[in-house]
Amino acid sequence: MKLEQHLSQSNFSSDEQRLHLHILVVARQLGLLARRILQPHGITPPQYNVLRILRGQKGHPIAVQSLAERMVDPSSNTSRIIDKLVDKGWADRQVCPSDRRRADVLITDSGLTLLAGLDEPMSVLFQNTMSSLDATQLAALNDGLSQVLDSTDNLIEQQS
Amino acid sequence: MKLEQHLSQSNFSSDEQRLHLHILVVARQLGLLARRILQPHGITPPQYNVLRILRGQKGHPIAVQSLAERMVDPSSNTSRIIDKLVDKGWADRQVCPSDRRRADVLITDSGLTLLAGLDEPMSVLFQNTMSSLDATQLAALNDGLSQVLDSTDNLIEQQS
DNA sequence: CTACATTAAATGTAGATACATATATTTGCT
DNA sequence: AGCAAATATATGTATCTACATTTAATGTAG
Repeated sequence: MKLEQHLSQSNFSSDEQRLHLHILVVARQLGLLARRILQPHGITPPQYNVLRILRGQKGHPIAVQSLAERMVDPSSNTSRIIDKLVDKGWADRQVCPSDRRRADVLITDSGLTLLAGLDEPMSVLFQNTMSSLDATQLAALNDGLSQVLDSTDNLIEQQS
Repeated sequence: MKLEQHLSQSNFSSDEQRLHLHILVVARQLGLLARRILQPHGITPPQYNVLRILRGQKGHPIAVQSLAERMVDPSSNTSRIIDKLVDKGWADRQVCPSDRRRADVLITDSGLTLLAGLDEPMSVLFQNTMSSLDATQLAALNDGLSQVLDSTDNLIEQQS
């Protein structure tokens, strides 16, 4: 189904606007599909995102702030997301000895087990959603979005 | 700044995963920039989305359900979004005479005035964020995302 | 060493979202 | 006509998000 049918709109004012909407609509669909995979396991996409970062630390603790910087959605609620992970036994949090303002966060074995079971379905999701694109298209999309990311970074920085 | 720097991650398991993340991160940035434009006017992105659909009706009333179908984010709370628009005088809602279950929604003059003032900054945003892309790239991105949209539609339909 | 600024994290709060349920109206079947 | 099913919207509720404020610990200047 094309973007035009999705939004029941026959034309857009520019290709730029069309791309803008394409990105938003596709992102929403990808999020929906990810949620459906994660939900039965009792984990939300931001929580999954944090757990994956923790696993990437390979045993090294990480501060809340560094976690926030690496998240897809660096909302200011990283503390509360960690609360949930700790409640469910997927992560451990303890005061950092060298700087007692900071909290060191680590993934637990239970969290690693959870992720191990999610790796395949999530990777299948990536493959399925992108299956119609050949290698050239994949590269072109990644390159183009990388340029857009640069532009948005400039605009965001410029304003703050 | 590249995706890798955004997420402080040096490599991804596949180009498909990289594209997935690219889409999510860029969508988040575009949403952030749009919110910054809209916020001073007291309107949120979903509210703006609804107002634009209402304007597109050119005076014809539209039912809540049809509105929901045309939104970028067709959440089940269209009623409450309309509440906000009505509260602020940007939209009118009245019971449809031919089917009293339905609610006819219309944009008000005040809503049209608001949109008129937002058209330019929003269109400038589209242009600015996409300025580094040439016409060929724009077309390639729109085509590629259209294919991804098809795939996600199939996956979503297949599950429900 | 004390006072003030800075930093890290947590918390308060209003508003928004997802999901389920309720209410009211219409449709279709007998 | 009468009654169950379907439909359109609204509401309840828990959770989540954005933004501001608070609390606690560290850094720094005098």
